[in-house]
Amino acid sequence: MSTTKMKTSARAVGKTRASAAGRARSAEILRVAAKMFFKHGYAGASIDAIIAEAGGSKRDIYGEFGGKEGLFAAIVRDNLNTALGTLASGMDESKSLQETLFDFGIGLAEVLSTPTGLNLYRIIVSEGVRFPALAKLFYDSGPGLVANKLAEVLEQRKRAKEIDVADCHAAADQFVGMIRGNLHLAVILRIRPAPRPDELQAFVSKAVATLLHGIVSTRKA
Amino acid sequence: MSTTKMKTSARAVGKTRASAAGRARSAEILRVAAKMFFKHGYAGASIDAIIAEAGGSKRDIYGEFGGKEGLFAAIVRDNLNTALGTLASGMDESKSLQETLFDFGIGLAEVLSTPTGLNLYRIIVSEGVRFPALAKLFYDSGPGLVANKLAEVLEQRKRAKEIDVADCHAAADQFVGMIRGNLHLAVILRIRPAPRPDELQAFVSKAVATLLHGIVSTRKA
DNA sequence: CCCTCTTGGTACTACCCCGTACCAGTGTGC
DNA sequence: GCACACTGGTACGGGGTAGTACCAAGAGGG
Repeated sequence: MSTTKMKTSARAVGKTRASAAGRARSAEILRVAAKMFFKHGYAGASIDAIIAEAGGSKRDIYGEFGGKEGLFAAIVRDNLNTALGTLASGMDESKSLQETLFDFGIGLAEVLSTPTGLNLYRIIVSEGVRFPALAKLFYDSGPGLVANKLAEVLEQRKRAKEIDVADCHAAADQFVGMIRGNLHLAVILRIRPAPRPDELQAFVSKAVATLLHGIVSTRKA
Repeated sequence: MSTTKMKTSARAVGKTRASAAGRARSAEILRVAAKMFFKHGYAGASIDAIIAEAGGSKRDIYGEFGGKEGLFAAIVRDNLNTALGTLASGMDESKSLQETLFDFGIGLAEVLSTPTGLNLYRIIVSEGVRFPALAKLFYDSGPGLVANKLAEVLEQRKRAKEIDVADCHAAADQFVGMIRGNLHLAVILRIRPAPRPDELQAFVSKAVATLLHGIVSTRKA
């Protein structure tokens, strides 16, 4: 792509915006609409209220996103990308398994504690049934992908005889489940505030210890 | 108050129902309303639609439950009680720790896989922010209580030197998290069907193994 | 200077919903 | 046979929403 512009014919269809002002407007709509959808839910959010706060006209929404459903889908995809972006840091082969798990768990727990992560989880659980494609996208590129990546790491360590477990994928799911446990649920339900960094580190550290050694044997190293 | 009856003047206020037909009507309203709320969400469920299917008049709802919010609260409490009822089976002291954990995990996983459990979880995550009292009730008598009971069991076993872990409550949360992990999320999102009994048993069995011995050491017993 | 295209803003249509009020039919105690 | 409370059903008022249509103002090229 020499230029960032799309085909000019696309404008005739009214699907995309070309002008800089149009792109800025779209971004503002996405920002305000996300706030509304996350705060009031899909049914409770109102197109009129979104436009009243974001400025512009309803045509900006219906031309760019096709309607309320399209706007909702765009918001889910957008926030999913921002959440996954902060999680993208790769695996370091040189680190010990304990360190690797700790870093992995911290990254996951941080994303889950983010306002974006919390809101996304809430809205997907709420509306996933009515938007199966979005639910699958969320799962496959979120919790499912994370577990798959962790399972690969565990497989490597298993081949290196560092660990001895039959089902690495189950173990990965177990670790993800420990991180997204009652603490996460309590934060989701606003029963307690999001954990401080030191709380998070202690929490993840305990999860790593249990995953590695369990609660029966005395810690070895 | 010598008898268990409430003041007869209560009927004048229109708060309670006395007749058998009234109680049957209330039960039917609860049943249909639960279906509607679970299917369409709080905002999407309509009082008119509920009455159209349950029969009777809107006055039956406004007299008995006070309004839409009261009806919703009644439904959450009702379904929470049914879900907890199936979970109430007590701890058996004579069983081994492994057996105890397995039974515990199976009970929890079964409740979570129930339509009632799935719907309740979904609706509480959706609407918990708007109904803080219900969210707290759900957490305290559901996931929170379960974790507390399990933590007590672990404390006993710790005093008996069966296990060696610093934070029993964290370990209980970890186990609950493993049970309510990606599998549960996938079922919630309708990405996969509820697990069959044999799948559930294998799943819980692996979680018990990891909790007890971790993935590093070779299984000992 | 004029014309056209874009865009912000508003009006409108056709619904839907909560909560209350009213009306007609029914069964029961007397 | 009768008065009465109860109940099912319907109508209404006030408000709100999604989506479409329309209008007026401004920008920019010729």
